[in-house]
Amino acid sequence: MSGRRYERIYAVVSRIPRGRVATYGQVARLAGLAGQARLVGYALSALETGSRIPWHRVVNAAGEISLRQDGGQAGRLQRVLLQRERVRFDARDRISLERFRWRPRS
DNA sequence: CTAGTGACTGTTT
DNA sequence: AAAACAGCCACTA
Repeated sequence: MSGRRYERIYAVVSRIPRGRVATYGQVARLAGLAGQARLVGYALSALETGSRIPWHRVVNAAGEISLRQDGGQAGRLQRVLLQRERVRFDARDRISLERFRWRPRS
C-alpha cells in the first residue's frame, strides 16, 4: 500500500505536537522531500478514516485549511479538531503561523 | 509508455 | 491583496 515516501511523511506528521500545526512544505522538508509539498497532500488524502496520524495538524502555507474536494465536511472536522487543541482561527479562517507553527529542534 | 490530476508553494502579475 | 504561472512527482487509467 504505502511507499517509502509515504512512510517518511507519516513519521513526520506523527511528531507534530498537540496545539501546533505544520505546513505541507514544512513536512516535506522534514521528511527529506524538499519541494514536494503536493506529495504530502497526496499522502494524507490516502489515509483511512480513523487513522492515528494527526493529519489535521497540517495546513497550507497561508495558514488555511486546504480541503477542496469533499464539500467542506472534512475541512470543518479539521477545524474542530484544531480548536479542541486551542489553535485559534482569525476572522478570515486563517491560523497565525507566527503563533502556532511547530518548530522542531534541529 | 503517455496523459491527466492534485489535502502545494514561491514568484510574478 | 488576490490571481495566474510554473515547477513538483506519485498514482491511475
